[in-house]
Formats: sequence, structure tokens, C-alpha cells
Amino acid sequence: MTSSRSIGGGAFTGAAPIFAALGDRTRLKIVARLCGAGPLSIARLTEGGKVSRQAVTKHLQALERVGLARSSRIGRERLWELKARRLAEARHYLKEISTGWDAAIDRLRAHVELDED
Amino acid sequence: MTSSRSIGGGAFTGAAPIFAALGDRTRLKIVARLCGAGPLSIARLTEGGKVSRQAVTKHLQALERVGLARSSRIGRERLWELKARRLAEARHYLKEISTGWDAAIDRLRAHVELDED
DNA sequence: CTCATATGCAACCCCCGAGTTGCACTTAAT
DNA sequence: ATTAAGTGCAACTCGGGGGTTGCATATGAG
Repeated sequence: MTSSRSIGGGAFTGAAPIFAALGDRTRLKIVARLCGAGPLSIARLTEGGKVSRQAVTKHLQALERVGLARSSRIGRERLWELKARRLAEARHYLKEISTGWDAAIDRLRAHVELDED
Repeated sequence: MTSSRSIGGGAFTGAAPIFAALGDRTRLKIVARLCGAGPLSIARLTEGGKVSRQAVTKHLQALERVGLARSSRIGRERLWELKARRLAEARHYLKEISTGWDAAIDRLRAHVELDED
């Protein structure tokens, strides 16, 4: 219920943290992997990547801070998964913002007319 | 033509710089203002905000680096505007990623079933 | 010409993000 | 009981991001 048609205002800037969380290659890869597979342990997420396990852990915690991921210890390993709730929320933000951009894009295209861009 | 169904892979991480560029409140506000109005001078963009003119300039240059904005000097002022091309590209990224999330969200929801989240 | 505007440049500051390494600890496995 | 796997913690390095201030410069206004 928070916000709806707030693009032109400035209140939607709350999405900044989410963008920031996605503004890193390593993190984006992790999100992608968690998107494709079920809950994964830190060790699994570290495999393949080129950063240390600690780095991966930090990224996961970063995602947790913005509410995009959660974890739970099972035996000796900690399993991480994305949070549907927040993910849907983020998806909503993206959609809303890109919708706002549509108008801007049209306006810009009209403004430059024949010009390249 | 670059990428299309690349969510599950890892090549789409090229979107990271764009997310990073949007991962800052101040910059997000600037983008919003440029979205709503036509080309604006640095002075205009500085009005209202709480950061110095130099800060605004730096943010604009940051947006320029990722190709989201461009500028041109007119008389004694420099007018900034968003680049429709890149903006549309970013919009595409957002759409694609959020589409990829849809599947993940469904899977997550199914996985936790009755659970909260 | 003179003054106020709108910027550009450069030097600095402070803090945090990304990544690493070393060591301790807990929990399978054998 | 031993060993190996999977983490957690803490200390540290490096570099760049976000902001600021001061000064120089170009240009519209009177």
C-alpha cells in the first residue's frame, strides 16, 4: 500500500537500497543462482565463482540486509534462499519505475526527433 | 541483440553498472526529475536538493558514464537529459530480470507452502 | 565595462564496500 | 577418536564513492 503513483514525486527513492544491492556483479550472479536453484549452501554458492567463501558470505548478508534473502542452518551448513515477498516487492518497484520511464522515453524521442540519441 | 534469454546464465550481469547507477537516492531523484521535465541545467537540478552543485555534477557524470544521460552546453549553462536509448535498454533489463524472478517467486512460494514469507 | 550567473577543475575528507587471510568451532564421516 | 567439511569471526588492505570547499573561467545582463 506504500506508494503507487509516486514516480514523479521522490518518495520512491526507497528503492535505492534494492538497486544498490543488485549493483554488483558478484551479487547479481548469486541472485541468479538462487533464482534458478533451490536453497543453496555457502559452499555450493562459492563453487564456480572466483571469490572467496567469506566474500560470498558477505554478499549474502548484504542481500539479507535489504530483505532479499534469508538463511537457516541445517546441520553443519547454512542454506540460503531468496525471499519471495521482498523479491515481488522489488519486481513491483522495477515495473513501476520502468513504466515511469516509458513516458520519459517517448518525450525524449519526440524531443530529439530525427536526431540520433 | 545482446542477450535475450540469459537470466539463468550469468552473462546478464552486465546490468550491474546500471543498477549501481540507480542505487543512490540522490541519483534516483535526479533521474526522476529528468524523467518528468525536459533538459535541465545543473543549477536547476541543484535547487531543492540538499547537496552541493558539485555533488549534483558528479552524479550527472556518473549517469553519463553508464550511458543514461547526456549533456550539451547552451550559452553559459549545461543542459542535461536522459538518453532514451539507454533508458529503454535499462527498462528491458529490469523487465527481463523481474520476469526471471516470477518463476523463482512461484517456486519459493510453493516451497515454503503454508509457511510465512 | 562591470557584475552576477552557471560551470569547470582540483584537492581533500571520511567512510564503507569488496575481498582476503588466519584461526577457532561445530558437525558429519569413517 | 580422528579427520574432513562447512561455517563463523575478526582484523586488515585497498580503492572508490559521495560530499565539500576554494578558486578560476566563460558568458548573459545592465
